[in-house]
Amino acid sequence: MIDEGHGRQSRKPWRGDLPIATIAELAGVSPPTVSKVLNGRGGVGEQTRLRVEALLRDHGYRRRQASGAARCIEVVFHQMLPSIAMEILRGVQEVAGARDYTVGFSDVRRRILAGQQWVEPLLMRQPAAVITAFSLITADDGKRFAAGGIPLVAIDPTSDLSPTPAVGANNWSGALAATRHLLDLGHRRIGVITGPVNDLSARARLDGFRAALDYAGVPFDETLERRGVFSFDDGNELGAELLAQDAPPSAVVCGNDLQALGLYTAARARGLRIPEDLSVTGFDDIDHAPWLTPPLTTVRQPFGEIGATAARLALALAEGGRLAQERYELGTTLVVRGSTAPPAAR
Amino acid sequence: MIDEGHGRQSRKPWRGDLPIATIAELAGVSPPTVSKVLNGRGGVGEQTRLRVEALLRDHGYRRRQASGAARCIEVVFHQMLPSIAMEILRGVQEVAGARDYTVGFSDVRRRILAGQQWVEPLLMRQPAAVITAFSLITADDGKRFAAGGIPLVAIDPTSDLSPTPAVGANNWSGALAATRHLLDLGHRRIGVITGPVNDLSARARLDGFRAALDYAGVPFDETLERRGVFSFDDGNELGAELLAQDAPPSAVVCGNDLQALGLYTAARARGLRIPEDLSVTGFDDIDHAPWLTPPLTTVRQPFGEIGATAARLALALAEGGRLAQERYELGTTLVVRGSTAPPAAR
DNA sequence: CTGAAAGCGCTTACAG
DNA sequence: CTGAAAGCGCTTACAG
Repeated sequence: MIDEGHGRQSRKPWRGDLPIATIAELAGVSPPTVSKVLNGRGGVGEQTRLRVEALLRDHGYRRRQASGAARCIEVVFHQMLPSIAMEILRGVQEVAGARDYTVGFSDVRRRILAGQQWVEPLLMRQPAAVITAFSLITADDGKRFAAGGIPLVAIDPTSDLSPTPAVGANNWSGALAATRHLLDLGHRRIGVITGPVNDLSARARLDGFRAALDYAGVPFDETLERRGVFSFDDGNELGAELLAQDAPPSAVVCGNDLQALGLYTAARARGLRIPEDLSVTGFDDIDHAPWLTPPLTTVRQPFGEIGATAARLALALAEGGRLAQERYELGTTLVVRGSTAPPAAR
Repeated sequence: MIDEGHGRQSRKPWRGDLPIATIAELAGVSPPTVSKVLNGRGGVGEQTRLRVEALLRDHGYRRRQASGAARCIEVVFHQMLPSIAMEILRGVQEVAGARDYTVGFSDVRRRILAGQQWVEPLLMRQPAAVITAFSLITADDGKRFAAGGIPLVAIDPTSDLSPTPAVGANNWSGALAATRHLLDLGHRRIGVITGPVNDLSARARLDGFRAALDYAGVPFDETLERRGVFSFDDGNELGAELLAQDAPPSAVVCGNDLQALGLYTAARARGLRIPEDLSVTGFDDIDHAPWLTPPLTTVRQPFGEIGATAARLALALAEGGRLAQERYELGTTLVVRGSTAPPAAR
């Protein structure tokens, strides 16, 4: 996987996956003719040129790099949960490595906190493409990349910045599935802790939650909704609020796994057992989720696949291609573990 | 379209500012010899190699990648916990980024599982230096890097491969501190779950644990030791064994946080409360440690600083420097949280 | 426009 | 360890 295409022992001295002599044979012309096409020289008939160009492209011959441009895709993070960032990076690397691109990593949190530029230094390094895995991109940033001629792909952007291709997970269906799972178990008083609802993803999850209740004919009780910022403290503090109510929920849908972790703590502080007294669902499926006590029922985001998809788009753009669509949404999966169970009989 | 913009410029087909035939003449050797040096192959005398290398450098031959020599440090992982890998990467990036180097990432687990080469593809990309963050490096691998002229720095290598500079944490003192903390709380029956003891780090931790007992005059009970492989299952299964004994330990020192996580599960399965009935310490301080219920008392490895140090060494080597020492050991810190308490009165 | 032939720079296989 | 010779992939110069 990673880097395949490198497995061969001896490096082939040609640029594509076939020598030009073979390309020539396939095109029914002589090697010199292919050479002329490859180097943009004149003296080749229009039909011949088109035929040869198609073959060259099919066999991995790309326009030669502008001098100084690196065969590198840079992935930019901003304060992302390390385990998630890593999974994304891995997905990017799988795709990029196979095509002989290096994957660059940087975290711009400090730069941004310090009020520094983060776009310029990136453009200066002349990567083949940039993937951002955080939400703070402004339309202005997008323009800078465009001006620098460097393709940009955004993973899970906060807002809808039309010109930048985006990759994310289907948050709405994920939250719908988690909520349905709780409804199926028999829960009727279901709380929800959301992320910042002007985030696209947080909003989509909240909407999925509400839709599930609607479909099931369960009225939505506003006193069971709390808004946080996708943090552990949300789960702990807002969770404690929910549990302290006169009619507390028997289950809570959390906006992400970190909030669920916080809710574990809040529940324990009240002497509630999970899942016997309280069912909890998360969102993300961070790597430790199966190892929590109890293991967390959550909605898996396919971060590796998200990274891989972003890399495919980025490479396509870097090599002069166009995209079929501007927004790619990958499926989420409900992973049922030990933190959900039927509500206690009352 | 392919290769546009190169038609007019008559590009010389060689990489430096003189063809290798001329370099050969200047060095008083034959072209094949220069070719061998250029490609890091064997079969060239030491004197000859040095003379040719100097000439190549003088005439603009950067190992491969003529233009824009890859200002890139590549970090190679192998099945490392994502959150740890990310912290290391961040440390590397901080140092490398400040010097305008890109940080490349790759994970060679699948390659190795598939029995493929992982060194060659890396050498092919000609990074300025390589940092390995896993243990499987053989002396042979080290030689390959040396032959390719690419500096190599190892993070936490399993074995003592003398020629490769290594960076790690002080595992012995860390385990000593954790064990002392439990002794200070009043524990006397302290169990231990170790990693594979032919790992340098696992062995050092076990030794630190034993040293603390010795200093405190507490005899070491072999029935309280279990050996695992640094996994969650170790903590769960070996932990269950320990707890099932007639005289179970009142505290357990785990070889890493993952094992501690497993032990949480094993304790819960027996109805034991942490820390009331059982104290647990981990090692690493993974990012979720403060968010577990209860928050985990553990020994923090300064992964960010380890990465940063490795990057400093790598850059020093890449720029032709020499190192003052071959092995760098950074300090660990005991972080006391909620999983340790005095033993229950009996 | 096209390609046989010659040429170029580098690498490989092998004999010394 | 070393290099003469053969080879390889591509390009160039030129004849048709």
